[in-house]
Amino acid sequence: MERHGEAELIHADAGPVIRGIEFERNADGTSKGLLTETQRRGLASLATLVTFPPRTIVYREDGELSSIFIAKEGVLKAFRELPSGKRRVAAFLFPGDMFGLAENGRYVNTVQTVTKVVLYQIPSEALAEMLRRDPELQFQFLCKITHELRQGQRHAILIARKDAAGRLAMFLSMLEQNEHAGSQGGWIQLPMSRTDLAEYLGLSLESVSRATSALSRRGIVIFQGGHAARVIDRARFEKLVNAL
Amino acid sequence: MERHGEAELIHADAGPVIRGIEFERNADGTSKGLLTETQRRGLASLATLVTFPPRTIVYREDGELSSIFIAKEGVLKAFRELPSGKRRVAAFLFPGDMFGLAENGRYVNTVQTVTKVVLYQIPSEALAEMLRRDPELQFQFLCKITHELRQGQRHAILIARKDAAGRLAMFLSMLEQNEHAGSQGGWIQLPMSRTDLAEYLGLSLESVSRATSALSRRGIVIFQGGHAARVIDRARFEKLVNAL
DNA sequence: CGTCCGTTTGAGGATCATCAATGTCCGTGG
DNA sequence: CCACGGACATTGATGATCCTCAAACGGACG
Repeated sequence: MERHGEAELIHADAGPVIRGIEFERNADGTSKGLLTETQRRGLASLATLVTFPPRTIVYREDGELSSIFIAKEGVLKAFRELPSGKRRVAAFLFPGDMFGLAENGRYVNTVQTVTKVVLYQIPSEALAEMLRRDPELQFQFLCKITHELRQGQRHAILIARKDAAGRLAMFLSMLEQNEHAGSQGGWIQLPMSRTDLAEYLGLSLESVSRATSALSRRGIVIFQGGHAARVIDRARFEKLVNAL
Repeated sequence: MERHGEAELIHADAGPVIRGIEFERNADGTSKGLLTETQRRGLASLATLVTFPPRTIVYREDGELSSIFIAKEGVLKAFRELPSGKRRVAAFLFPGDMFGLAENGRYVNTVQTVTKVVLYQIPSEALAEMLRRDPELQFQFLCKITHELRQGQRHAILIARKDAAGRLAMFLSMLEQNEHAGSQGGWIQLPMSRTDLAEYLGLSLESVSRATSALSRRGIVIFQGGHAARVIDRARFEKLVNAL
């Protein structure tokens, strides 16, 4: 595993927060879905805090599994290299997202930073050990993975759309609903490049560009500096998102 | 939840087998990844064996979570209904596949049988309870879900292809590699209809038909009765599968 | 101020969706 | 036994959309 970023060891930290969703609720309606303070601390005791600059590979596909990561700050992308050399971005990763679960001891995606990131790095054996000892914690992981499974399915639905503008609108909508993607004051942050976007949406770079132009020209969304977007015609935006 | 099939209670059964993949291996190279006899029996004690005829809804999206299922025999499809009324098939389910994991207490997909099926039905509370008590078993579930996550990503890659014939070839290749999909003697079983296929591949029904014709005409695959396929030019088939 | 990288815009060709018609299989009923 | 009907699948023609190739544009940085 290559690592160009310097790693710093910090244990005096609030600890990892995993974006889990509840599998069920208690009778009183409170959620069982979040980590307890104890669990957070337990994870923190296993974790090393590492920092990577933008555009850095965290690990490569087929690389040997060594650690699991949880994003603390910043944005990353998980992608696969296709035989032709093209890339398909499977997911963008935001704070609270977990990644690095492998298959047959090897990572299946390559993960690269988009912005500067701070990650919790947890040795996989230690994590596996802890999960075996703490079923409740493991249950949260199960919920988390299940949620990612849904995300993947939504991604497939998005890609199945034929209209580029609709795909883009759907993606913006997903970002907007992700409270960790960093949309502020109605502005949706787009830290990734047009190429990253194209590889996620399954479009060519030019089509993405034309799609942004189209949304802009039709007065549905405005873009600023290429890395922020704002919905200005909510009704038509939602109509476009649901037009499939 | 509707149920048109008659349910039979059988406990004198080998018990559920979940297609899991190993998360890691023991030092001696043996797999930790499969259910122990004890775990199988434990699951079996919770499970009811139910049978459904073809084209039957097992549960609907947004339906209240009640049970988790594991396919024992037969093929099913999991899909979502889109606002336009179109459907997108998220996955086909084969023996050993688990389904019914919900979000916020509601199913996210509708699951319908394709052929006659036999399912293990496990009440979700009982299962959750058992998972909390048996971390090793839960670990297998975690592995299983992780594997399904990969499948979903592969699905997204498939759908991102522009050429219909390539998508179909890729799907056939996936079926071929799935030892539970029932390919025998080089013949790949296709129990689902062309419409099901189209909804999985993100194509129109007609395009699927044209894709099968193209593969047939080019001498790469032959189809029989519309529900079985056989690769006759392996080299060109693989080339097509990897041409993306 | 010039270069480099990322983005935008334009023109032409390829592919799929749609609409419509025809063809095939299979169970039903005369 | 054969004719009919319906569900499913195939084939054809047309239009819309995206991809590719290509060129121009813009900002960041030395």
